[in-house]
Amino acid sequence: MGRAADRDASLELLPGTLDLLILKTLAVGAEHGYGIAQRLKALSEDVLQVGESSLYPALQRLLLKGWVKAEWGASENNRRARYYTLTAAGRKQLTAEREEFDRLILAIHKVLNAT
Amino acid sequence: MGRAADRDASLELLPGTLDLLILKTLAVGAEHGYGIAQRLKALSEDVLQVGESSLYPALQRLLLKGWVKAEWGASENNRRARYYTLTAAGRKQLTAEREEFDRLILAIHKVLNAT
DNA sequence: GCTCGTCCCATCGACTGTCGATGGGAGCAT
DNA sequence: ATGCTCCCATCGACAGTCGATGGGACGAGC
Repeated sequence: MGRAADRDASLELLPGTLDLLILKTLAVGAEHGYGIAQRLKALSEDVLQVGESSLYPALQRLLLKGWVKAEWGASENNRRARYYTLTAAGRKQLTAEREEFDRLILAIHKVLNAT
Repeated sequence: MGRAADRDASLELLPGTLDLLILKTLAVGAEHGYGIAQRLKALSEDVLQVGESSLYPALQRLLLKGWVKAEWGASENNRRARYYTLTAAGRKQLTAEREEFDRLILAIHKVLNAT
């Protein structure tokens, strides 16, 4: 069990990317905060470690902008949980942010691979 | 004339990436602040627009950490200019940041391309 | 029936990094 | 002499993330 898994831990993500990652995660299906953090960690193979103190402010933002909506319910473990769902506007936003992200990454790569 | 060239302008880069971009730019050869900004703009085909007010604080940082050194000289246009050069430590740092960056981008892509 | 671990919510304060606005000086062309 | 481009730099505002912190409710084991 004690795998090399828990390496040095603590990896910050590029600021400004969190919204995009959350939107993408929710595009798969409704999920609660705690679950979003886990999905991100799992999908990124432990590279992305999003703390809940980063997550909740971000979710508030997304709620305010109308990109996600929230409703209380029960989790699989029968606990009180707030499920977040992508709205139509959120889906559009996801596409837009994704394009913008790709655009930036491409530009950065051009610089990074220059002679 | 009014070409599609000067599109909407104003494109912010991923915060935290600026240091890396500067280091990379200087790896090509010594350059002064103004020149760095131009190189970045050119190499990225106008996508990356680094303002000087972002650049100079960053350069101060790099100086303080000993990753670059600076010396006054004259520019090609015969103007007073401060030339920044990568130090040995800076070169190591560039490699490290590059790896870290790739690592993060890879992780983010995993999330973004998930089902 | 208690206790403890896990799940799940949320806020606050500190800090870092970027940007817009601003200011200035020195060369060169008209 | 006027003004344009080059090149320096700082300051204040602002956004976004993180660490620390706190709490409630379920389920398992004693």
